[in-house]
Amino acid sequence: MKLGSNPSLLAEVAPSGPERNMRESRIQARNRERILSAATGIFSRYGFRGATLDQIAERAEMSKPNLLYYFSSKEELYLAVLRNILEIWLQPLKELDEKETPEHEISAYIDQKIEFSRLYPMASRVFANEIAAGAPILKPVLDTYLRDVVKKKARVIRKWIKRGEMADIDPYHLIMMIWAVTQHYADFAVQVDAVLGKNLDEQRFYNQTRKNIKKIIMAGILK
Amino acid sequence: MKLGSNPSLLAEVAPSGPERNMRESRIQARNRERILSAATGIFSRYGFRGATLDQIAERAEMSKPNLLYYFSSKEELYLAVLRNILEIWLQPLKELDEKETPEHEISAYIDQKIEFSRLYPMASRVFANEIAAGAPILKPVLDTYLRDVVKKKARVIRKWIKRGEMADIDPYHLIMMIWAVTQHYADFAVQVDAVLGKNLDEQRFYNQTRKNIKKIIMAGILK
DNA sequence: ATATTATTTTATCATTTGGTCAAATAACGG
DNA sequence: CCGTTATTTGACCAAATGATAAAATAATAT
Repeated sequence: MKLGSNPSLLAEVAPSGPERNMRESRIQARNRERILSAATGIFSRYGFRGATLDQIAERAEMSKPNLLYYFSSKEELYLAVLRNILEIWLQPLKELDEKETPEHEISAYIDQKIEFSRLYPMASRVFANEIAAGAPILKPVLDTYLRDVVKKKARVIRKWIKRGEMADIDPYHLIMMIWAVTQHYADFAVQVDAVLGKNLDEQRFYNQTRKNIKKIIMAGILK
Repeated sequence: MKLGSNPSLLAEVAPSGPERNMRESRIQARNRERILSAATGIFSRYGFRGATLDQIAERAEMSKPNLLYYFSSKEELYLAVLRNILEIWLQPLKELDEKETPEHEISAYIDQKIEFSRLYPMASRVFANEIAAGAPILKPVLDTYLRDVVKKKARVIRKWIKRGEMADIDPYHLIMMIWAVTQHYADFAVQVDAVLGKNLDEQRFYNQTRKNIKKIIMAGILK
């Protein structure tokens, strides 16, 4: 699933943009994309309140009024940025399949989560920032949608445990541990880099990280 | 070690406050404490740029100029808040002792880290926020001090591995995994709460969390 | 009590910031 | 090419924000 293109949550929360009668023109698509990308970068560093439209406009290489022509307020822009993130953030979890082995499924899940951190570190930090700020926008979605998805998948994990295919671990804590660890490499990239002098952009480090995370977690959960 | 009182890092970066000739008066101590506490709360939600002095002053129940009487700029206040955090954040790691068993030491380390998340969730988020913003203030300290402490402790872990007392895991990734997981419960408290309806303030949940984290990690690293 | 020093508050300022407007410029369909 | 619609911009605004100054109030020491 690619960042930037999904129907998804929050659809009701806010409309998408300058409701054109017809579909998006080439120029529009290009500019909206540029703005969203710039906005993700700025929001990821400064959060919603700390980010300024001037900064975003400059990064998108256009004037502020022009930016506001595409997204009619800072909040709408923030929503547009947020809209994509939760869904692709959550997608891999939805794929946990009880018919496969926990080994295979959890390993694949870790792979996908860390891949997300590598591909979209800024999106990851926007998400983290929104949560740290008390999730003013996402709260309703977390309380319902996220909650339900996790509950469903916790059931899958419990099934594996009952079948004796893995150790008796609280499914929720397992899921959150995986979130925590994989997210860490995006959100704390600067710290990781300071300590190790490396980041996920480097193939070698990426693979080593992936392996080590899996090594520890898999050893901890398998029988 | 208590939050709010240490000599520590960043000492050079900025002076402490209205350099009085004598020591802090009662009134001063009380107000500085109130301000720091309020500031930690606001910074933790909105980051440095997103926080406003008006908000902080209101939360500290005093006028903005009065606040500025104690901390002469927003940046100085931020520094004062940050000053305490890194040291107490890092302290537990320093205590890893190669003469003890990895079992005991790593278990104790996890305990202390999660205790920190429980006691100082806001401080934890200020720290996370600073890192996510690219660590504009802490970067120099991370690059030197943090790096060195971790390097030293990685050596301890490697010694345990060589002695055959634990599994062959990359020490750095192990340390970061513990950081990630324990930090998660502070930084993503809202998300955890949405999914589980619980937070670390609840004794039962706190203990259950502690146990599960340790269960997974310890199983993953012991031979 | 009084002089001195600390603390607090009431204006007030210069910038920054989110957002509007109207005019200018570019695309585009015919 | 021309009229029409989209896109872009410069000028501007009101509110918010970090910070200052000066005056007022409280502590404190002698």
